[in-house]
Amino acid sequence: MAAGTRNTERREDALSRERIVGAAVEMLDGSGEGGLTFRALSAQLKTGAGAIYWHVANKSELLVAATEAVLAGATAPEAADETPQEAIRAVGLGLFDAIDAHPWVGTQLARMPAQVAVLRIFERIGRQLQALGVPGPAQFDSASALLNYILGVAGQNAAMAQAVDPGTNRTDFLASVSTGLDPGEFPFTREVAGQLREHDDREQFLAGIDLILAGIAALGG
Amino acid sequence: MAAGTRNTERREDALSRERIVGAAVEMLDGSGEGGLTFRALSAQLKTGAGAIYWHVANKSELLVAATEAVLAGATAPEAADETPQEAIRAVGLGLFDAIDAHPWVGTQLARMPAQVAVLRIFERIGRQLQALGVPGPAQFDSASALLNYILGVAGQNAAMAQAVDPGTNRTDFLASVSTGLDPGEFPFTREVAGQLREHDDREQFLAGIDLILAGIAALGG
DNA sequence: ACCTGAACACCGTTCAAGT
DNA sequence: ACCTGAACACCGTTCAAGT
Repeated sequence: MAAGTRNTERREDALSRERIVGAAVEMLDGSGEGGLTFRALSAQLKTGAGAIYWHVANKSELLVAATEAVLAGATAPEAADETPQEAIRAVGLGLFDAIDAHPWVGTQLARMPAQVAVLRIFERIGRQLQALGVPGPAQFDSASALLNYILGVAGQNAAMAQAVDPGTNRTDFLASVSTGLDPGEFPFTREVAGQLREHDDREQFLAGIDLILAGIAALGG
Repeated sequence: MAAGTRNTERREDALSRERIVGAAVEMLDGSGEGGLTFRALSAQLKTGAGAIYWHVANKSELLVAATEAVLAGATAPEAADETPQEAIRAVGLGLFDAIDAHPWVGTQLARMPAQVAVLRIFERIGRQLQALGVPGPAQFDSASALLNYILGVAGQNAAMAQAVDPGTNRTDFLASVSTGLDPGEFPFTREVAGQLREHDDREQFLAGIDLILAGIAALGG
C-alpha cells in the first residue's frame, strides 16, 4: 500500500475503462497513432492483451473514447459577455489548441462521422448563429461551412504533425517543399511560400473563421 | 496472343507501375480502404507479393499514386469564359464529385500534407483569387480558407461513406443519429436535422464556397 | 532487370481457462 | 465478474533465390 519512492506508475487495483482510456491518450500523445497497440497498452497496464476487451469493444471505440476524453476539456466554458462571433472563434480556437497538443485528435475527427464530439461543436456553432440573427434557412449551410472549415484545418494540422518529424517545424517543411516546385506550374504557391516566415498557423485559422463570418453577415443581410 | 472469349482480365505481359496503380484504384473503389492489400493486389495481378515493391516503394507511396491517378482526371480544363468565382466553384465541384465516386480519396487528401494533388488545388484557387483582385496580403489567408473548407468536406464525405453501409443513404443515417440526441443538449442539431429531407450535399458544399467568397469580397473592401 | 514466394515481425481480436 | 495469455487470422515488408 505504501507508495514507492521512485515508482512512477501507481499500482491502481482494478482495471477500468477510465484507466484504459487515460493510458491510450498518453500513448497516442507520446508515440502517435501508430504507437497505440493493444499489446503495448496491456503491457503498460500490466495485464493481458485480452483484458482490455472486457472494458472496451474494440480499437475504434477506444479511439472515439480517447478523442472524447481530450475534447471534454477543450470546450471553453461559454463566457457570458462575449459576442456570438467571439464565441464561435473561442470554440474554434479551443479545438485548434487541443489538436495542436494532441494531433491524432484531428485525424480522428476527420475519420468518424457524427461523432458526439463533432456534433457538440456543430451544436455550439449553430446556437451562436441563431444568436447572431442568421435567418433560419441559412443556419444549416452556415454552421456546416464553419464546421467543415474547422475540421479541414484540424485534419491538415494532424497530417502535418504526423509527416514532419518532431524536430523540424512546419514552416521549414513547407518552405522546402515549395522551393522544389516547378516555378512555371506553381507561381502562386511559390510566391505565397515567401510569406511563410511571418506566418502564424493560429492567426491564419482565425482569419479563415472571420472570412466565413463576414460572408455569413454579407449574405444574411 | 488471341483474346479469350470470356476472359475479363487480359494477360498484359509485364508488370508496371501504371498497372499496379490501376489495380489499386480498382480495389479501393470496390472494397474501400481496408480492401487494398499487397496480398490481394498481387493475387489480382497474378504475381508474388514482393514483386510490387520493385515498382513502388511502399503502401503509402501507392496510395499517393492512386490519389494522383484519380485526381488527374478530376481537374476541369479551365473554361475561358468563366468568372474567377465560377472557376473556384468548378475546382471545388470537380474535387467533390471525384471524392463522391472514390471516397477513399477524401481520406487520403486529409492524411498526407503537401501532396502534389493538394498543392495543385491550392495553386488553382490562388490564381483565381489573384484574378479576382484580392489584395496581396489577403491572398494567402483566403486561399487557405477555401482549401481547408474543401478538404474538410472531402474528409467528412469520405468518413460518411466509410461508416454508412452501402445500402442506406447518408440522410437516413444522419436523421437517425440526431433523433437519438438529447433534445435538451442538442436543440439546434435536432432542429436542423428536420431540414435534412430537402437537403443536397452538393448544393450545401457550393453554398459554403459562396459564403467564403462573399467573405473575401466583403473583407477585401 | 525483373519476378517469386517463403519468412519475419508485427497487428487486432478471440477464447478457453483461470480466480 | 473480471482477468490471463496463448492462439488465430491476418497485415506490410524483406530477401534469398530464381529467370
